[in-house]
Amino acid sequence: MSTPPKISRNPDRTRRKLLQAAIRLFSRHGLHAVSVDQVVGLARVNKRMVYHYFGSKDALFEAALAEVYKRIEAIEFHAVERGRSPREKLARLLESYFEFLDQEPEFTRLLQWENLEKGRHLTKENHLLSKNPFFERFRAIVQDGVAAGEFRADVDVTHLMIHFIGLCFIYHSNRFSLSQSLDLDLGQAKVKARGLSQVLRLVFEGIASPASAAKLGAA
Amino acid sequence: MSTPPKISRNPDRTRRKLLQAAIRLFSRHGLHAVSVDQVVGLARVNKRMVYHYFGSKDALFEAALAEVYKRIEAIEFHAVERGRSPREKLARLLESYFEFLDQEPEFTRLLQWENLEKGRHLTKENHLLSKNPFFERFRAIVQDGVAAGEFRADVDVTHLMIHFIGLCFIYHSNRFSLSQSLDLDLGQAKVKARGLSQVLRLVFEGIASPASAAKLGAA
DNA sequence: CCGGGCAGTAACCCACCGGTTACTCAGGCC
DNA sequence: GGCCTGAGTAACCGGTGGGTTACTGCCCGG
Repeated sequence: MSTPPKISRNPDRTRRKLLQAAIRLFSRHGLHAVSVDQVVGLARVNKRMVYHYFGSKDALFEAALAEVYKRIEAIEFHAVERGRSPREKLARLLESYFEFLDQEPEFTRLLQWENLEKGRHLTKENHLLSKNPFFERFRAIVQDGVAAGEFRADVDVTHLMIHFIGLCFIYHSNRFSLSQSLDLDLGQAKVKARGLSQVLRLVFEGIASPASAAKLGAA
Repeated sequence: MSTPPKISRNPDRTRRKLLQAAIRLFSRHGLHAVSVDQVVGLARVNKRMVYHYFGSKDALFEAALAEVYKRIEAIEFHAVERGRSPREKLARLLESYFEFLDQEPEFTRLLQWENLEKGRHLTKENHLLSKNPFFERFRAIVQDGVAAGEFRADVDVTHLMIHFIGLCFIYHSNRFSLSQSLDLDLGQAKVKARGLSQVLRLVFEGIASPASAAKLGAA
């Protein structure tokens, strides 16, 4: 074996365990509600190692954020390519993103904590600016759709992207207050499913070109 | 004078000062990043008073949340009634809400902290479930619009409300990560203004009935 | 086979945490 | 005018916070 199987000295493993514990705890409770002692307790690693590998609690949070952010790149967009038109492709892409947020609460929540901290940990040159496959596919598909006459020529792709992200995030970001105010549990699978279908409906009716809208209206 | 102007003993004033300081600090930094000492320091009040008036740090947070939540009720919706059609009224209402979020960051942020804490402080019987004028006007106007044939008969009012709130919130909740990823400062007034106009566009095209859509398309 | 750098440990630092004690005193009521 | 309740104060509590010190010993290059 290239790497020894059982070890008392294993830098990679220790680093990974710290990162994993940090992601879990910080995403659930936020940076300030979690102590370094709790992180190392969960990771079963000596406290000193946090400072050895990361330097500070803040830097550990930053590393955790960068780590979950990479998960976007792992979304499998192969279903998207099966769409036979820009409209179908966009629908698949949006479904993938909605699903992603739902299945990766560590990403969703960590990103929200970070935004509430005004992006303190992402202002530096970390990976968030690097090419995001979702953004790139989104832009390309919408442009194709406009070229094909399916979408309005005057759609603002950037704001449309923001809006779509907003339509997905709201089910998580304001889940508890909305659930209480509307007396409808947004955590239920069927509520989320209906939410997604209504989002798609709104978006597609909202950006359809007059010509394709007439077709949809007739159907 | 009914109330003496300078005082060493003034329950209302002390309570209000604590609440005000709590709202300011908790909305900016979150519950766990703010100490009771910081709150009483800003309020210039003795620490013991927090426990005298509220009982605990958590209860103080809860009171702060309830306080800002009441601000929704203070939104002036008079502009809404000037709309000459459901469509125009809805546009005014949406504008008011978007403005409200923008001008009341203490509300917006406190609500987000609370949702990340899974609604711990709003599960109890506080005012959040009580009638919310925005929700009520929204529902009524959409129903009028459907009856008047301006909006599709099959719009889901509840999800539409969620979606609209999501479209507004995203400009605040993910402001920093989106600004960095898109290389576009979402804090700028003109970006927000364009965002709002695009939101309205998306929503109205998205819920227009085929008949009224044809009219809009022709315009 | 041995020397040095790096992974890992235990114990410690002290400022500050949320919360409490024990107290003073202001002022409305009879 | 005395008294009782509640507003207000200062000092204090044990525990825990992020971060550090001083150390051990593994393992790889020579």
